[in-house]
Amino acid sequence: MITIYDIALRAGVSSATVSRVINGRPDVSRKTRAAILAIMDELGYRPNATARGLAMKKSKMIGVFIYDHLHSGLVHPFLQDVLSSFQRIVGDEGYDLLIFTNNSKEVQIENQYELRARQRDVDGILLFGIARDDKQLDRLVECGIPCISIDLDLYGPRAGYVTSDNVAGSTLAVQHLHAKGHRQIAFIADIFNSKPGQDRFKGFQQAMRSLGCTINPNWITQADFSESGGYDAVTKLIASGNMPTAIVCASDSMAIGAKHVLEENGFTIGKDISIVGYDDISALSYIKPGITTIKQNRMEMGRAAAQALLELIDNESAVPPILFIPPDLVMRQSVHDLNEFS
Amino acid sequence: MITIYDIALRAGVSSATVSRVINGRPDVSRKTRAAILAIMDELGYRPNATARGLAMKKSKMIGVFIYDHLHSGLVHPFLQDVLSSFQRIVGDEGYDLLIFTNNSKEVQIENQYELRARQRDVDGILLFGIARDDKQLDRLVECGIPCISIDLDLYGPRAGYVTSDNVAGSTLAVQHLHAKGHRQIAFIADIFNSKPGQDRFKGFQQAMRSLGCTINPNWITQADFSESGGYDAVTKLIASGNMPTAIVCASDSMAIGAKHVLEENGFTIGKDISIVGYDDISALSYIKPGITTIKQNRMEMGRAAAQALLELIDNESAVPPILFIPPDLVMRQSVHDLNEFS
DNA sequence: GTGAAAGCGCTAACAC
DNA sequence: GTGTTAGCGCTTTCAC
Repeated sequence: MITIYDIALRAGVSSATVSRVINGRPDVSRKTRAAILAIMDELGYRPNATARGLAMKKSKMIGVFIYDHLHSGLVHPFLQDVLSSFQRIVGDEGYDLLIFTNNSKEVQIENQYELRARQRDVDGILLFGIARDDKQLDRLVECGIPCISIDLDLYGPRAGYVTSDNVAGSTLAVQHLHAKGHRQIAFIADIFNSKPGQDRFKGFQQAMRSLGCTINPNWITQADFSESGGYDAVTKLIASGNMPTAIVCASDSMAIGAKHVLEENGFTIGKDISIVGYDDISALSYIKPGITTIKQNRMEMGRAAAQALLELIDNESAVPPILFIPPDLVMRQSVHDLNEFS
Repeated sequence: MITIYDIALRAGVSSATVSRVINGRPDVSRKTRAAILAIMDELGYRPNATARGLAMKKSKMIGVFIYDHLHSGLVHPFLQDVLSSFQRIVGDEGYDLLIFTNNSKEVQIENQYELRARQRDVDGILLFGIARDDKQLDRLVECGIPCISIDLDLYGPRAGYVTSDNVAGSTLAVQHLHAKGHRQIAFIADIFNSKPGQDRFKGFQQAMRSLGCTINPNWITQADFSESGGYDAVTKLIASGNMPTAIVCASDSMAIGAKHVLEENGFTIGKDISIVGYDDISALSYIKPGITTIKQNRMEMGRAAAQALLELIDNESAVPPILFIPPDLVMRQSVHDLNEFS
């Protein structure tokens, strides 16, 4: 391994001077700087991050905790997109990502987050898919390491979060339907009462009210976010004999299930009945006719999280932000324009 | 920060003894070990990984290079599954993952992989989605850092790879069709000639030959792995007026496209014509009737990569393996059993 | 502008 | 069994 001393020797200077050059300090003469730079280049020198970390107590690494539960229909499918844009932003500032792994052998002691973050000297932390009732969070949040989480409300002196604006999302859905002439709208909610699920329902209610539409309690159902859940929910709706003109689903999977029953019962999607999903999962692009849906702005979430975290790291007195990222309406063919007949 | 000296002081021993305890050395008396352990526990002490890394020249980190190109229909969708099982295995051995970010500001100099790996002192490297014509690979492979890549043939004194056995995959598809009485089988190949694409075609050819089926050149087409590619390819097939009894597609997207044209032309999938896809993308589970496909064993790929890498790290003289992970046949409803009528 | 030297937290001979 | 000490590669005062 080639060190700072090798460079110093070749350049006929001390290691301190080389260090100054590495760190772009101004107090080095043009000549020596140029000479040192040339030698570093020639030898393909790279400062060792570990040694630097020890000396500076900074690692130029962002620690990432991902709670890797399968079947987390909501957050999991987006990890890749969010992380990809996050990585791009922090990468430009010289940070690499340290993904903390779960050691299944080790006892799950408390304060795991804080201890492991300290152990690796990470400069900041990104939390992803962490459950809100996680006991270990408290100490992490209070320990002073800059911290941003995705879709989890995290409050602390140096901790904030970014989330997709789920209220705005279903508002979009309702407004779109309303503009197309729909007034009788059903909603299939999340039976688990997850935060995003709650917010999506909240947005539906608010939007309906502010547009002057009455909410028919019989048209509010709950399902388990899955295809079969949506299938069953709409089965009951059909059995009730009292159909709305449109159905907003809290997830695309449920929308797909809804579509299946409806078609089996002779409804033509986008004509006899309208559907709006939520998430724009990849499967949706393969389904005919296309289902209109609400798409979370995943890239933007990653970008926002990265910038917020960088700000917290760079600026000791930055106030931790709470960021709501507005989603987009993706129009396909599942919404019928009732105005055509008015 | 609480250090080894704090522990030593409290325990009335030297830092060396504490270090011995940390590293589980046998040459410490039961009494002092217990005392030290108790104090470490009480103070919530965690050895600093950076300092350790500097002293031992090992970081207990696996470096991960992911080439994050969008539209890489083949490798990208599996990253999460593969990485998730990889992480679990190496995590149990105390390794965390260091994801190298792409600094868009920095000039893309040569040997980037090696330099960055050295800079961070990673103990081993996982490559994912890296293009095989990447110039920087050569030096990395020769520099002696243990290295395993996914779906990229990497050869070196300490470098091997794991890949899904694509030849075996399409062999599975053909054997299944053959068992169901099919002899006239078409194949939609990858127009880009990617390695997986080539192998899938190769497996098709071999299987057909060894089962004594003749390959009709008119039934071999190429498409761009996409839905529309499959659509167009089968459109031509139909236009030719000479239909096979089954179609094997080198990707699920193409299979879905094929299904669409076929249905539009009055064919009933799984009755008039049979289809087999490849990959088992998530969208497939939403499509009716279900398309039979070949599923890569993603978890197993991650597991195998992890174990191979750990072996290379632990055992100086381990020979770098090349591992083919056999995929599975996922049976749905798109294959017709011709034997029912014989 | 540049150098000498101490120190970051830990490991690993080598002594006793 | 345990302590002493010299690094690991870099940064950073403090002199000059």
